[in-house]
Amino acid sequence: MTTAVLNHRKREVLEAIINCYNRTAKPVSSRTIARQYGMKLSPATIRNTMAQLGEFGYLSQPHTSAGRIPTELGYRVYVDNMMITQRLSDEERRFIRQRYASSKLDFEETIEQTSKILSQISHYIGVALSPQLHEDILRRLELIPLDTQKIIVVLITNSGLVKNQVVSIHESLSNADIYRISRMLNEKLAGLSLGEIQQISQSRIKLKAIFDQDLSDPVAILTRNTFSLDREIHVYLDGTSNFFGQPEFLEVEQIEPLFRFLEQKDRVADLLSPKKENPEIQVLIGSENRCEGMEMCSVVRSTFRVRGDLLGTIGVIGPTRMEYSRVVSIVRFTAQVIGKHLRKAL
Amino acid sequence: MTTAVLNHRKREVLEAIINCYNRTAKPVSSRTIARQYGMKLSPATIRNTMAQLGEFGYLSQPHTSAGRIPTELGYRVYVDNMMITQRLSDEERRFIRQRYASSKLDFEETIEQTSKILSQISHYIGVALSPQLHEDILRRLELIPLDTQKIIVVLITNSGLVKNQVVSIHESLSNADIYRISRMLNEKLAGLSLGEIQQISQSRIKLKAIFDQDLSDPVAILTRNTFSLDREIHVYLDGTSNFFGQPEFLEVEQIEPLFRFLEQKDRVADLLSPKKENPEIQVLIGSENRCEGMEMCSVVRSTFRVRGDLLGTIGVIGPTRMEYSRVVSIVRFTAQVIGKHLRKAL
DNA sequence: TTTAGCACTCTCAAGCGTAGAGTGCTAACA
DNA sequence: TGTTAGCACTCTACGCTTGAGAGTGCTAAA
Repeated sequence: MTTAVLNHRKREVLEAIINCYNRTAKPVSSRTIARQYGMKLSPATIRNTMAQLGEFGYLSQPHTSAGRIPTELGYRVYVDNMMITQRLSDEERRFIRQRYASSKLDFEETIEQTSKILSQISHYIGVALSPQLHEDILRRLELIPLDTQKIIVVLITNSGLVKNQVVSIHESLSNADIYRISRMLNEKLAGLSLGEIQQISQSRIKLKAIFDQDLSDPVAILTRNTFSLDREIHVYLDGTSNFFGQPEFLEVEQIEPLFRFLEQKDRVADLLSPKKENPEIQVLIGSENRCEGMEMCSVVRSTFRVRGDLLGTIGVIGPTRMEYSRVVSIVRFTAQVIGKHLRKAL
Repeated sequence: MTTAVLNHRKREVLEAIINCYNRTAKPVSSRTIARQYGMKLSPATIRNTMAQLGEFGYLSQPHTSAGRIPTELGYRVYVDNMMITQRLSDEERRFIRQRYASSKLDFEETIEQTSKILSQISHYIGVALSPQLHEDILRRLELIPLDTQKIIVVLITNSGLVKNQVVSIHESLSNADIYRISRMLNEKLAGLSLGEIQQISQSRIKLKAIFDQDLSDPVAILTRNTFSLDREIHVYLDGTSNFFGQPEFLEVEQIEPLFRFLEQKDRVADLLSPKKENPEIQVLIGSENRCEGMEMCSVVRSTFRVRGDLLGTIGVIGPTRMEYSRVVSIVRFTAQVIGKHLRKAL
């Protein structure tokens, strides 16, 4: 469908219907719009306009003699061309800033906080993903012997992340051994991304190439086990019960698939993860998100960065009938603040 | 109400009603029981028995001409006196063991796995709490300088937990300083519980008493910030959407309060946390758990231990109409296995 | 002590009719 | 040509009634 050019009136009517439907979740009648319009036009005229918007596919009717509701396409046009994202109120900005200021500098905790903040201020579902580690650069690692058979590996990355991992080895190492291994690992691996290191550590050949020698077993085990941090993306969700208040989710049949989806954390992570083309803020409307259970929902997502390295993703999940402009402002601002906050930890 | 002594028939009828109601979630009629009884008694006789059980408060009727459903008191009597906890099937035991065997030895990850395992095998909600750190004994700590202003503190406890924390200090320390501080902290604090250390670190006087000297600021900051691990209890929930299948939660009005409750992780933690009197397994039925939103649910909880130190709590949340005997077996067995699994990490 | 019989109660689903909301169309109007 | 009033039509939502079915409590007999 080619994008139809909308004249002034059509735009106004579409916007009015979207606004009204956002508030009531009920089909909007021509009379409602006419009244809201300031009595300049009669319901009959509005009806004509609505019929045209219906032909474009921007509006639909639940049944012949009902009012109109915006279609996904209607929302898409609104979001892309008509929406004005207003600045968040000073109060809201203060709220968000304060919540971060009073939280610890810990990475995971900050992410978890973010999902809470997003849900509390948007009244929808707040989502925050812990950083994808693949692109993060290893700054340094430290080995701490735990006992003769176990070593704690502490990873420190450029983005300020500190992770530890207990690795079991099968032969006991002297302190001198450990010191030597530690120096070697740092020398060869620091500066590489964790993703690169993971690839290297999974291949004996690559390991040999990097280290200029056949590695002793302990070192191979150490690297292999330490850098298999693959599925470590944590997904923090908050505000799921906000959906119970939404009129279109009053029936269990509607809310059940959504909750079933939300429980599959890996799918939620996929949904939120940014795609190739990467504008600051992305909005996925209704079935655009291609997730079973999310048909009646939309996603507003953004990434936040620290020092320019790609780091994490945040977003809000709400009903398709969502206050897009408000939510976009919230997500954008929060992404800025979380970035600043985490930079302090560096 | 004094506990009425039940004769053989009353026990059998109560048990039959509980079993039947567990399966159907519908009021159980006298005829149903009579049939199930093997035709030895007529419905009329069963009705008399049911009337008596009703007088004891063990059964109730939704309305005059409906069948009976067990009351909370009825379930209590059943759980305390009549329930036979059968051994889990070999298949189920294997399933649980395998899931642990194939997971990493990481502490948090094991706990998270546990909630999933519990929900998958019980078909209710699985809950697992990460250990309360207060009683855990500090084995050792290591300091890793991150830059001139920040130090990573790595804590190693007796139960195998490894935690790291970035602490900012306001003056820069030489490597020799750090080594000295590290030795001092280990000498004085290793062997104490994290709870004790937290108390000490919050009082300048106690700090002075322990260390025999006025501490330099960096050390005080280090201890204070490292051991404020207070609200670090993580709550892992899985299988919440299993409740959508339950007949008594078909209406949003019933499921909403439950989900609102489950979103308050701190309350869920309180609910699961073991009380003073501490039998191996505890069962809280319906309103016994005193949680808004949990009126129609029961909790089966247990603690798991590693090396005798109190560690974590696991449990299952299901509808009051729950297969108590099965769930008790599941929780008991899982608590054993998780304990063994974590002991490997030591 | 147990049981058959019976009157009584309550739920649930189906069918029916009405009020109300909202549309589309047509014809008149500016 | 764009706008509007009027009107017939459609669909929903709600309340009312009705009848079938399930299950009980009570009584009197076995």
